[in-house]
Amino acid sequence: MSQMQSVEKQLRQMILGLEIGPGEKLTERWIESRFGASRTPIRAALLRLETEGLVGRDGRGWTVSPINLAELEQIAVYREAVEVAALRLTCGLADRSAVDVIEAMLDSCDKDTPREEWHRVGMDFHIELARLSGNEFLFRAVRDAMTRLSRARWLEVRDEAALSRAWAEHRAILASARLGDADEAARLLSTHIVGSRDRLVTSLANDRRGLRARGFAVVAA
Amino acid sequence: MSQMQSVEKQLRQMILGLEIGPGEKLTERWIESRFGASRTPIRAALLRLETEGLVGRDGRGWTVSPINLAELEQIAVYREAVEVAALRLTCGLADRSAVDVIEAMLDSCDKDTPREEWHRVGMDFHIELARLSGNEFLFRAVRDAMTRLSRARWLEVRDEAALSRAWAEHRAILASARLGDADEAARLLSTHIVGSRDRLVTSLANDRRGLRARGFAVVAA
DNA sequence: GATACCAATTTGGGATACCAAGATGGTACC
DNA sequence: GGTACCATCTTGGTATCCCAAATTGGTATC
Repeated sequence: MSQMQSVEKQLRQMILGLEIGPGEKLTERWIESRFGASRTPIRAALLRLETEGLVGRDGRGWTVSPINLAELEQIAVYREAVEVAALRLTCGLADRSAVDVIEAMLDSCDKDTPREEWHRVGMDFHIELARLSGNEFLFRAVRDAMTRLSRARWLEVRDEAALSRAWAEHRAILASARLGDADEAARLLSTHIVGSRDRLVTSLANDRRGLRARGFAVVAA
Repeated sequence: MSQMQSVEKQLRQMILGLEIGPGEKLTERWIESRFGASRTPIRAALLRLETEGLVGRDGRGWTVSPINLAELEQIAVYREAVEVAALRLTCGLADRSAVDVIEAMLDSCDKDTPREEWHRVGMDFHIELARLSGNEFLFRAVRDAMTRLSRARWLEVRDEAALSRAWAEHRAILASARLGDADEAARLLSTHIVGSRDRLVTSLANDRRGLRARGFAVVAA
């Protein structure tokens, strides 16, 4: 693996894992000393992460993108459009047996499963569901949107009830998809995404003060 | 403007303008001598263009992305999802007077207008329409999709009748949007996109031999 | 104590040198 | 003539150096 890929991967992991907080300043020199790579691959990695929306330009200089509540709302609308489109395509497929693989992903989480795993599977559900459509652009759109949502979802305060509710909604979506009932599956998915968005934004807005205290930039617009 | 932006802009223009043909190999050294910039900004520009899908990696080395018929079909499905979503948002706005600005864009083309201008306005119609939704992600999705379609649309053989038909469809979409009739506007837009896709892919598939003879890589999958 | 100003440092943008791996082309041998 | 092999060149990957601009910190002045 090239240095660029290595730096990109590690930096993305640190940002998504909140080891580097939203809103934090980054300098190429700091990354250089931190990862032991020279600035050339570092700059390449930053350019890639910029297109993912994980880092941004702050005048001259780099900043880890803050959590942006308005952006989260917009992403939800975007997700709804592309995920529903992908799901409708999947419902129209002759062979929809691949939904069983996704169902198995959901099954792999139980009460002993660590929170990180729930978080990952919760995102992969949507990503893999989109992949089934066979449309590369819809798939990438969903994957990129989930990447942008990742940190916010991790910061969301979620109780056991909220998680089991989400899982129930996931299963209901798969059930309709398995039957090829596109309208019902689309309706359930839309409801799920809108509900998730409302809970997410509400949760973050409530915790905004606490999150800022932890050094995490959370902006309203 | 930084060297990187300058190189990126010029390179994009050359690729979209088919001065560098689809499928052509690019070397960083050639670009270096061609634009008089060093490899550092050139690499940055290539990385950006890669995310736009205009250039790609060919093992070790860079290639101008070929025209990919299967990809064009997938983009049309993607476009339909995001453009319809954006249009529905716009129809729900209280103030939809901005559609008049787009109508004026259409009006600016007449029989004396050069083909380049028709091409540009035909794309900007969709991009600006998406911008009206106010959703940054839907807007960017449409803009990026149109960028990827740009070269193929330019190569498409279009007669006067096809253009006036497209313009009529554009006007009909705007008329429904102005009335706030989301369902009708969405239906018209879907039909327009699907029809455009069919004509585009058919045209390119028919001309594939000729295009290849001009050095343009056109791949089926 | 506030402020205007200057020097030193830091930072990203760019240029260049070097390297390893792959492509190329020629040559010797069959 | 064909093929296997080796020297050479090319190319992207990386490290490093230089530069201009911006930030910073201190200081002199009011």
